[in-house]
Amino acid sequence: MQVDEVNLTELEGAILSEIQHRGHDTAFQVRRAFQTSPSIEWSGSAGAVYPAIKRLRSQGYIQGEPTDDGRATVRLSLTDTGQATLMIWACDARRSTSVGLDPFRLRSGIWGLLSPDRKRLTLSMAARAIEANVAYLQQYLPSLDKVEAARVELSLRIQHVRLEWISEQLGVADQPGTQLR
Amino acid sequence: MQVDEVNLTELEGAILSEIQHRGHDTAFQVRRAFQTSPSIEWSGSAGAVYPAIKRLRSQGYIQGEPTDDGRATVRLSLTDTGQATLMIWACDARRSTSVGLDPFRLRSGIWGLLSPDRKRLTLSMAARAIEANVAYLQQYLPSLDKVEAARVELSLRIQHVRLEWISEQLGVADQPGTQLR
DNA sequence: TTACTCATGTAACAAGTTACATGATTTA
DNA sequence: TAAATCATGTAACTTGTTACATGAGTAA
Repeated sequence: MQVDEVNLTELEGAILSEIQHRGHDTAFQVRRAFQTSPSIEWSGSAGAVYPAIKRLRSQGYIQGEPTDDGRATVRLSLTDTGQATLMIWACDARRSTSVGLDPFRLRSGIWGLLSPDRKRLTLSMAARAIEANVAYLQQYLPSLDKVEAARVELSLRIQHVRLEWISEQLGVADQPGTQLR
Repeated sequence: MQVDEVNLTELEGAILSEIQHRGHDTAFQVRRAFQTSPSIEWSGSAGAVYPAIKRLRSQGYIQGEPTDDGRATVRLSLTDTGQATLMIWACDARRSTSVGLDPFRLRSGIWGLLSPDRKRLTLSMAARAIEANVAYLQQYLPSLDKVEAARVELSLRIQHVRLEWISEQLGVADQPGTQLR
């Protein structure tokens, strides 16, 4: 029997990823990584992270050793089982290839019901927001390690697809000077 | 003062979209639309849809008139406020342009930590799953109205970006005969 | 010593999930 | 009339959110 699926939530998988990828982390460092990462969407809220880490520890995926900083800080690392589980989670093709919840795609159909003027305005504003996000991501990119860089690179490609789609919808795809890329 | 944000959940926005786009729907038809749509990711579970519709009715976004089929069936349509609210939700650039929760992107960084062999295997399996999904979506495409077609078209482009990225990772981008597209 | 940041955690709440209960109508 | 499907809804649970409580270390 071969196990190729495992029931970790996406957040639990992301937590294991973060700890594995840094080697070790305290719970607070995991939180801060989520709060500051340009490519991870969770808020890194204490009410999500601490209970998730508790679950992962009680399931034997994470082990913790106390530190000597005088606080209750615990240095977390993955057990062998945790590493194996993380990889099963990461390699689950059924889950990784699903298109996911995409707020842009969800709204794209509705934009077709707008008046031409309002549609043009909406898509222009969306394009400006995307361009701002692209600039923000590009500024981060050089400072990132390869794990984060892969995620940001894919974010940039998604945003590029959206910009191209908007440009086609606005009917300016064939006007020189407004070409994307 | 101009209102350009509104606190509907993504599911609530999707429910308003569905009713507006068909003209009217019963709660059951909304559920079935979610269950069968190739582009919407929710399960269409009764425990999510019925309470969400109740909320939307109590907030005055949806109105219902009884039908004469002898059941408790109610024909739902959007109020004027509901239509305005839907459009505010749809045009919210901050939300529509966020990259969203993408299971592929989340895992992409971790795949870089795999052994070359396992990475190759994982990416190949992912590519096969994506190709199957692309075939499935393409088969649906001709039968869809323009609202659903826009969403499916964007799904196809996302999947294409993933296939291209995988192909680059596998280092076969320059081998003739294995080109994607 | 006051304020800020580091650090862990809980409480109340929000909004999904699956599974079940209920009953009407249609089809075999 | 038995089974399948249509249709609505609730219950228990899961897992996120924000806001708060608590306390140690550090810098003004």
